[in-house]
Amino acid sequence: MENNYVSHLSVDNVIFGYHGKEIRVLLLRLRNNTHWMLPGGFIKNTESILDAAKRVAQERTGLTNLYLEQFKSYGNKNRTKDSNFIPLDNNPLQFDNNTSLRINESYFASISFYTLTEFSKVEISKGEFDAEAKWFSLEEIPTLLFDHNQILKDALVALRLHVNHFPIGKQLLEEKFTIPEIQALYETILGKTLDRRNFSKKIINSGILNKLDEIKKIGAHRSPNLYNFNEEKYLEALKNGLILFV
Amino acid sequence: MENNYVSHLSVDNVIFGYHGKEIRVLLLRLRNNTHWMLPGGFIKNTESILDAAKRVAQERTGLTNLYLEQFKSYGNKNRTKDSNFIPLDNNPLQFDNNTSLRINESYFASISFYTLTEFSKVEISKGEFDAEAKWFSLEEIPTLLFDHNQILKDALVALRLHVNHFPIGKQLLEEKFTIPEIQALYETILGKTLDRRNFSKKIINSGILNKLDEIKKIGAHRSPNLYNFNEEKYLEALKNGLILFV
DNA sequence: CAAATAGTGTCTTTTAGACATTATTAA
DNA sequence: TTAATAATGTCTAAAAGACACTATTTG
Repeated sequence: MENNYVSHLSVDNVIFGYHGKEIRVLLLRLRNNTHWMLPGGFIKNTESILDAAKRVAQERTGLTNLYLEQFKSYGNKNRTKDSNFIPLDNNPLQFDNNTSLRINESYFASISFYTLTEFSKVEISKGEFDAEAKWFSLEEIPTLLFDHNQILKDALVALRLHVNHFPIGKQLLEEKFTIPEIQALYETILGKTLDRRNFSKKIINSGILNKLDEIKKIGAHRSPNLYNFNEEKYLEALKNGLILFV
Repeated sequence: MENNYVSHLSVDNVIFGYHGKEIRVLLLRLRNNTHWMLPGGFIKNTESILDAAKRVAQERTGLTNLYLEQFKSYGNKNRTKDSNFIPLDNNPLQFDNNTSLRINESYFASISFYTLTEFSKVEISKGEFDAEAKWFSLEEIPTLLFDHNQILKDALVALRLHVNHFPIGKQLLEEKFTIPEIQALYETILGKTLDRRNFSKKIINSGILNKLDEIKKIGAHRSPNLYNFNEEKYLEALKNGLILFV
């Protein structure tokens, strides 16, 4: 065993955050660097790829309990060569004593994951070697290091494809939520508006919601009814698929 | 550069073959081994992952021009430990002079691809270290080495998901084909029968076919009309998706 | 009562799905 | 003429999509 990490291999996480009617992406800026990047890291040779992705998310962003979904791997000779990348003197990517600045290895493959979380409810905490961690809206994504812009683009496609096939919301909405709230979630992710009446019909007919005997006070407006997810139906839809919007 | 191949990393190809009304998978048996495996190999540190997958397919099966689709990566400490695997004395997986029996490395990640081809029209030729290369029907898949049964299972799910979203046939049918032929293709891949009349309507309404002024002689039966793909519409459907069957 | 938002029903169009008869070919 | 296969149209049910009015809340 040469060291504790698997060489030539990393995981990168595209962490999408949802709140209000906005979707954002969590990016990091390494110390001394002007350019931003996806939170990524190496794989220990004792853990699975998925475990590595979870650990890396935790170490670099503080986020836990993410439902990471693998979508693609990237690899070619020069993908981690980038003149904008400024390595730190003291090996910023050194995660243990046996590991040197791995990113200078001649070949680097990244196994990439995406996830979707509620960004106002989670507290991000930058990792040891990061100068900054920040949520960016999709419109303000800067030029990222390496091929991370491409990875992010592919992740968004994968996310939207996923939403067309499976229910979402459990990790994104409050325990109890209103129909307008879950509609806003779908609209935000899909990037388009949906008819209120038709949305209602569909989501209610799908059976994944329980109508509660409660309303939510929203100020000087009619109070909307509260719903929660029908656990059983929701899990079933996760397994077998649920097509709400084509 | 330590050697010509990227350590800890391999590609595995799930090569589905279609012919008649059957779908098969191309498996290899390494010399001295009783168990079968997916055709896989290592990545040169000068090539992209996709290029590696193509080259590996060519070297180990003789197949070229495959449209390989990446679907998942697999990695954890013990995935290439398998008591059924019998390494050859003379390093069967040694692809060049600088590479040793890489599969004994402590950690191995596989980036997996699937493809679909016409198995009666392609000639397979086993690689240097393989005792046998053979098409297996899905019902007769034996216990494979490592986690290859799982990879194969996931590949089939990915393939069927793909077929639900995009047109297929260009690499699988003759240049000119009949409606019953393309229907058999869809039925085989989806693993279910489809109503002839409804299939006709859908595929023709989709616009991806050109009706030719020719028929195909099929013996003592009514001769079916021939069609080919409308290049433009087919490409557009590849880009934007085409949902024929949910 | 004004302003904001929630809730809901109907109509039309489109799509999906079930289903049976006629046409062609060659032995 | 028979056996095999191709081609095709109609009806019904379900789903998608467009669309507008009423209800509630608080200032």
